[in-house]
Amino acid sequence: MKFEAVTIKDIAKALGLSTSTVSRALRDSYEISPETKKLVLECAEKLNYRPNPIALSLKERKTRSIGVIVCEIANSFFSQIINGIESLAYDRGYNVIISQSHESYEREILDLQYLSSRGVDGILISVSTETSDYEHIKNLHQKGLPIVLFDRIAPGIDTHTIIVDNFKGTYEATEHLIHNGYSKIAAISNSEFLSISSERLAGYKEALNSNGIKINNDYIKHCFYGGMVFSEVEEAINQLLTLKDPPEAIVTLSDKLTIGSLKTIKRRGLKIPADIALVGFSNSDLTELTDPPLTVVRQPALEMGKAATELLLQLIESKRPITEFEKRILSPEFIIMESGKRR
Amino acid sequence: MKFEAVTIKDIAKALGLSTSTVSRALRDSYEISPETKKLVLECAEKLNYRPNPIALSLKERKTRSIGVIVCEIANSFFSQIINGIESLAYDRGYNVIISQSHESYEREILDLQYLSSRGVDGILISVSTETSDYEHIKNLHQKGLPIVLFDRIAPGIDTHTIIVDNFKGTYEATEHLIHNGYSKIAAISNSEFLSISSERLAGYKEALNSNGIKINNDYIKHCFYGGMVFSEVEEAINQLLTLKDPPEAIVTLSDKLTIGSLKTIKRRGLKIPADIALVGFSNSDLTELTDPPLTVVRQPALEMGKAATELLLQLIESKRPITEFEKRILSPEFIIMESGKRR
DNA sequence: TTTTTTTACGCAAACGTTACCATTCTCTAT
DNA sequence: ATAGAGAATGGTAACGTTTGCGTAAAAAAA
Repeated sequence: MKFEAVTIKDIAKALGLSTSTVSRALRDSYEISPETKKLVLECAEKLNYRPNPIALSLKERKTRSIGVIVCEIANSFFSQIINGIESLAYDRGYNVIISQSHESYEREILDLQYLSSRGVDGILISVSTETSDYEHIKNLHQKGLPIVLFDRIAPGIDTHTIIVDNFKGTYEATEHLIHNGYSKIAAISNSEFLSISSERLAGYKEALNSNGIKINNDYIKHCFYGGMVFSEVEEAINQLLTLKDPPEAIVTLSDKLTIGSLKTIKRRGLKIPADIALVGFSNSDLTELTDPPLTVVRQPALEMGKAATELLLQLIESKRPITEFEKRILSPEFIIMESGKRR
Repeated sequence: MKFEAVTIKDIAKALGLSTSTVSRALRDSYEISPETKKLVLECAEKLNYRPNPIALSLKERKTRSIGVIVCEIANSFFSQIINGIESLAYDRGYNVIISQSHESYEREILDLQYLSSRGVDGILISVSTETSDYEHIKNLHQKGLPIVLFDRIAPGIDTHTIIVDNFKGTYEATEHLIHNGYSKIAAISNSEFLSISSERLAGYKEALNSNGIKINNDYIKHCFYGGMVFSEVEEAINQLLTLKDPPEAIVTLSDKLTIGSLKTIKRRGLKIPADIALVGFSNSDLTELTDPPLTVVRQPALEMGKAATELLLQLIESKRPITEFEKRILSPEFIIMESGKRR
C-alpha cells in the first residue's frame, strides 16, 4: 500500500552509472566530473529523488530526532515550551518526538527506554512529580546519550540544565503580598521531591524572613500531583481556611495549582483579594481576564524551550566530549494585576 | 560519543550461533529448538538486547511513527488533541512526531514533505488557515500515504475525517443568545477558506433564520489569521462596535477569537453581558474563571485526538486497501455560564 | 538397511546509503 | 618511451534485521 520511493539505484540504472558515483555526485564530491554531476542532479530532480533518512540513520547511527518528555502536553507552560523546542528543532532539521509521563515514575522510565531504543539523538526532560530516584536518567546519560534537563531538574546528573529563577519568582510574589500589607501568607507547592518546589519554597521563606515574618509550617501545603488531581488542591485550600488562624493570602507555586486554587476559592464564594489574596505561577494566556485579574509569575517558556534545544543540539553535534556544563537561569516575569492587591 | 547498542550479532557470537538462528529464536519461530530459544532469550536478557528499530524500519518500510500537523501547539484545543493522539499512539507502540504550520501554507507544505520523507507511516492533519489549495495533501494521499483529516478538513480527499458538529455548536450558541433576548447578534469567524468557518457560520445563520431574524452581513467578520494576530480581532470588534446599529451580542467561532474578543471588550471598558454579550468556542480550562464566566462551546478534544489516531492506525495496519471512509462527527458540549445571559 | 521426512540450524540477499579500495584511462615529466 | 601522477568511476562491505533456501543430522517409515 505504501508508495515506492525513488532511490539512488534508480538514478544509477537510468544513467548507467554505479550507485557510488551517483551518491558522490549528489554530495557534490570533487571526484566527480562536472558533467556527470549535472546529469545526476537533473535526473534526481526529474525522478523527484528524496534521500531515505532511515537508511542514513542506520548508517550514521543518527536519527536527527530528539525526544521530549514532559508530564503533560495540555498545560500552557509545557505546550509553550514544546512550541519553542519544535521551532528551533525545525530550523535545524530535527524531528521532535513527544512523550508524556503523566507525572508517573514508571511511565517516565518507559518513555525514556522507548525514546532511547528508538534511537533519538538526545533527550530533553522535565522529570515527573513521582520521580525521586534518578538512576534511569543517569544510566542513559552515562552510556553517552545527550540529555538536557529543563524546569524540573534531576540532581546529580552532569549535564546542561535550564531553569527559570524560581527563587526570585516566589520571592517577588511573596514580597508583593507583604508590601501590600499581608503577613499571614500561605504557600501551596508541588511535591517536595521536585527541584522547582524547594527552589520556589526557598524564595517564599526568604521573602518572609527578610521582612521579619516568622515562617508558619501550617501555612505550607504540598500537593503531590501538583494539581493534576483537582481534589488535592481543594483539600489543601480547605485545610488552610479551617486553621484557627487562617492565612490572608496564598502563593501558589505552579500553573495548575494557581488555577485550581482560583477555582476552589471562587467555588467557596470567597472574594479575591478581599477575603483572600492569591498570586502564583501561571503561563496561561487568560490570567488577565479572570475575576479578578491574576497577579502572576510568568516563565519565559518559549525561550526556555529554545534554549534547552540549543544546548542539546550543541551536545549532540559536538565533535569532542563536552565536560563543561552550563546552568542557564532565565528570569521570570512578574505581572501585577489585582489578585494580590491590598484589601 | 554515542553508546554502542547490543545487536543480534553480539548474541550470535557469544553463543556460537548464526544471526538467523538468534533472530528466529527471538521471534519465537517454530524452527528453533526450545533449548536454543531459552539460551538465546537468556543471553539477550543478560546483554540487555534491544532490537534496533531503525534497521527494522529500513527492512519493513515502516517506522511505527505518525506525523501530526497542527497550526499551533500552544493552543488549548490543539494541545488537548495532541494529548489524545499521543496517549493512543503510545498504547499502540507508535511515536508521535509533531509539526506546526503556524497557519502558513508554505510551512504546511514543507512539514508534509518533511514528515513523508522521514517515512512516517501516516499523517494526521488539521489544515492551516492560509491553505485553500489542497493538492499537496491530495498528492501524498494518492501516492498511498495514509492520512486522516481532523477539525479543519481539506475537501476532495477521500479519507477518514473527524470533526465536531460545528453547525450544532454555533446553532446552540446563537440560539442561546436569542432565547436570552438578543437579536442583534454578530459573528466573528476564522478565514472563510476553513471548513470549520463555513460549518460554524451556517449554524449561526440557521439559528437566526429559524428564529425569524434577518441576517445582517455587516455583522459577520472574518479574521484571516483566526486571532493569531491580536490586532485582527481588535479591528473586527472595533468595526462592529462603530456600526451605526451595533450588535448587542457576539458569537466567536474559535478559541483564539473568543479570548481575543474578551480581551478587547474588557480593554474598551465594556461590561459583559451588560454592554455586550459574548459566547463562543473555547477549550481553555479557565473560561469558568473569567469575568464574567464565559458561556462556551467546548470541543471534545481528547476524544477527537484518540478517534483520529484510531482511524489512522486502522488505515495503516489494514492489509487490504480501504475504500469506505468514515466521517466521524463528535458532539460539542455547550457550557452555559454568565456571558450570554439576558441583560 | 535404505529411503523419506522432520528437525534445527547456517548462508546469503535484501532494505538505501556511504566510504574505502581498486581500476581504468589520460596526461605529464623524466 | 615509460614510470608516475591524477582524474573519474566502479565494486563491495557495512549499518542491524529478517527471510527464503539449502543442508546436515536425527527420526520415522519403508
